[in-house]
Amino acid sequence: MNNPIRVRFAPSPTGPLHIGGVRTALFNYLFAKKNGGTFVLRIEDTDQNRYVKGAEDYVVDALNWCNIPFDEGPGKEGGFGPYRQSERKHIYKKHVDLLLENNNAYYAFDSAESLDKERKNHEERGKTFIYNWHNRTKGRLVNSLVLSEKEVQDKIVNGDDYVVRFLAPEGETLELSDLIRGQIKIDTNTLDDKVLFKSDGMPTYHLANVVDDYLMEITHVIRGEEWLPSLALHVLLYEAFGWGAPEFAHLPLILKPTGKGKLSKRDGNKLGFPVFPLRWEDQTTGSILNGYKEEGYFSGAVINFLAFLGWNPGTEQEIFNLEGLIDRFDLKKVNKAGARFDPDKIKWFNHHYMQETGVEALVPVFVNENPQISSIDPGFIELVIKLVKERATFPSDLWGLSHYFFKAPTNYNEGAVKKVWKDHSNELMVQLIDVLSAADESSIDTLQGAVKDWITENGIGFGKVMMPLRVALVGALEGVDVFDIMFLIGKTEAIKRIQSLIDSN
RNA sequence: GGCCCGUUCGUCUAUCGGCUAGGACGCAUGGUUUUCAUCCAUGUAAGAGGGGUUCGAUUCCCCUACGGGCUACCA
Repeated sequence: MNNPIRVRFAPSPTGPLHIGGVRTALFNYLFAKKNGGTFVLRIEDTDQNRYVKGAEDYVVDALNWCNIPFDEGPGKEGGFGPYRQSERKHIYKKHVDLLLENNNAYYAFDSAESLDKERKNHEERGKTFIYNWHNRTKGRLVNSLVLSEKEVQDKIVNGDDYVVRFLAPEGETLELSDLIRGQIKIDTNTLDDKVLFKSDGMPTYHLANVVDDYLMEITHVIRGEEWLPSLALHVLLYEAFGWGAPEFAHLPLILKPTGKGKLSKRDGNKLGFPVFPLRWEDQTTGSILNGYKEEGYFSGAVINFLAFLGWNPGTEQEIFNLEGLIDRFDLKKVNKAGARFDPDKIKWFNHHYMQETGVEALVPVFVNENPQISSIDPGFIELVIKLVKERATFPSDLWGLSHYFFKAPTNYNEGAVKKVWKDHSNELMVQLIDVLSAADESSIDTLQGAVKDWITENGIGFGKVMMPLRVALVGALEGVDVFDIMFLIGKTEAIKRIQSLIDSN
């Protein structure tokens, strides 16, 4: 029997989790659940400068809203904690020392400024500065590979800033393997000696990531494609520690709907669709960004849509709930190419999920969004929603589709009146009021029968009656079936509305 | 610039060498709705280009082009 599957989602709390992050979390979750494994949340907060308050809570809230909660993580101890990297500093220190002892890493004393200067210098000559075998011992750089042991010790004792860099091997060809991309060959001479340990005593992502994945017994690292370039480094680190590496799977990126590049946090407001799952209030600017939740999306629709960005089940079925996704999910079916985000498609999914949502569940949402109807009989509201629901993509569409059930039109669509109000209309509407007054409104059929009989018996023509009647009831040429409207609001209210239209013409 | 990954309708994608290249979104048209929307039907539209390999390439290989990512003491 193999080791139990363990995967992790490891966001950095530098702001609200965006939709690409949710997709990464989702694929991890699906893979874990599919294989009876454990889904771990780890907070990668090694960069103190970029730490944003509330971002960690946001991740947790977002995962919960999406119904893809983590099994283990901050606040859910599973024997592998702590789950915040800031609380694991001592662990990383210990491991860097190990690398230093084995000569897999070395101290570097170059200041950020001197390196910057070096980079600019190279750039001016059309070259790229890479801190590696090219130059690490050539004299311009200050590190423990060129300094004597005493000089190094003196500097450290003296309190000089230093970082620890990985000593990338020379002249090797690495054969990396990725579950989605297959074999990848890398020449180690193109690698640079990445900083593993920063001068502030914190590890960089690369070190912390590898150490934690190992200690947390992560079996599969499923992450975004932006990490593919550092895969070589990570594999080398596992080797340097003498550890077996986990399996890797690099997910294709989510691209902007139009234009160039990957979807970014700033695209949301600019392009008119949310890029966040939940509302986020920026503490420094005070600006508020709505998420999918606030915009009226169902989490099932968001998840369903996201699952199909870079993956498909190989059949023509597109509608899947979470269970269905878990059942069908397979990393082998994940695509390699980046996928453009399509706001129209996610709306289509939402329309579908809207239809699957029961009317009873929609009533409280509807009332909540429209306090002016809070005193109206829920039974009536339910009947209204039942009639208009199929036209709605979002719960918030409901009011625009049904307002005429709750209040008489206060003005009439000009074009509609022009199209519908003819010379004979006044007389017909007056007659219609008489017909309605005498009509039996105990059922929709009797009400409808009364009007239809009158029309056919007098050879009037349906359009001449129904069109102005609709304008009277709704205020425009739209809405559900005319008799459905009349029956629900009652003939007395209908007569009042017809009279109002007569009076205005 | 360097390194890496990728490339099928406008978009998301199916195709594990045999294709009249399938589905979905979008769009268009028609039907239903005596309105609008929904819904239904139909249509629209694709293998980046060039070389190989093969009886046969969308599928395998190479080159070019294009797209994307990375290139920080950020993750």
